[in-house]
Amino acid sequence: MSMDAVFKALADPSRRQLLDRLQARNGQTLASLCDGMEMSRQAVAKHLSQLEAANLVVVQWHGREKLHFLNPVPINEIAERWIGKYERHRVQALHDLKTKLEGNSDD
Amino acid sequence: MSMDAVFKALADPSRRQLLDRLQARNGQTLASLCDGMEMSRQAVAKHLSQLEAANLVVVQWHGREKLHFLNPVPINEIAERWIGKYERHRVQALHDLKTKLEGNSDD
DNA sequence: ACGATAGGCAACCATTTGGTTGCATGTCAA
DNA sequence: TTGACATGCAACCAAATGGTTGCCTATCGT
Repeated sequence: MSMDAVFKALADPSRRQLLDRLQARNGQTLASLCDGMEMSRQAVAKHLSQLEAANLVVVQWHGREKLHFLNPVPINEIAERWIGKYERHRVQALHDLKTKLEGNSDD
Repeated sequence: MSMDAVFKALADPSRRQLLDRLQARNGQTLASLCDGMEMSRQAVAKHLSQLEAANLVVVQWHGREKLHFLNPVPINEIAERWIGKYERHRVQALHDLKTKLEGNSDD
């Protein structure tokens, strides 16, 4: 729910890789997500639980199998609510940069 | 330059706050960025240097003053290259979620 | 020239983080 | 029912992280 959890979840390359793999094939089990990852099953499980906590991954139990699904909503919210805020001022910010950096030709 | 550095830089709330403050008023000094932050000057300086390393902040020396400018480019790249990738499959992913979660009405 | 101002560097510290191993639990299949 | 499979829980560990303090350097104003 909190945006901070989403940012922190996205900060780790292994977790982004897990999201990538879910995007490539949605609804994978923990075991399935493990192979190719150079770490123990428990390490992967910890990463997945952080992704769950950030609501980036949603889970569906099916017997003894835990299927993991990518939830694109939080990423979309970051795009719209956070990045959008910077996007609005992007041209002005770039202008500031150019002005300040080019203004002093003696550096 | 690396996208990982950008993600990690964005993972800390204090650093996001610094970006917010630069967005509100671009080209501030370290001292100026310090007040309101509940930490030492050195702590803020460390955060700023991480933002610099991620190229999210660009710096311009002016005498003894170091002016900090927001660089919107890396955020924009994340929006386009990374979030865009998920955006493309967003409808499908949401469909997957709905299907799987609604399909089992007995949970 | 000198004090005050703006910032940098380095050592140190506590907590968090990413990982491990060992063991326990629940479910499927023969 | 029994063994194998899929996962969870907890203790533990090393390294990274976010913060501190103390001191040093450089520049501005008087």
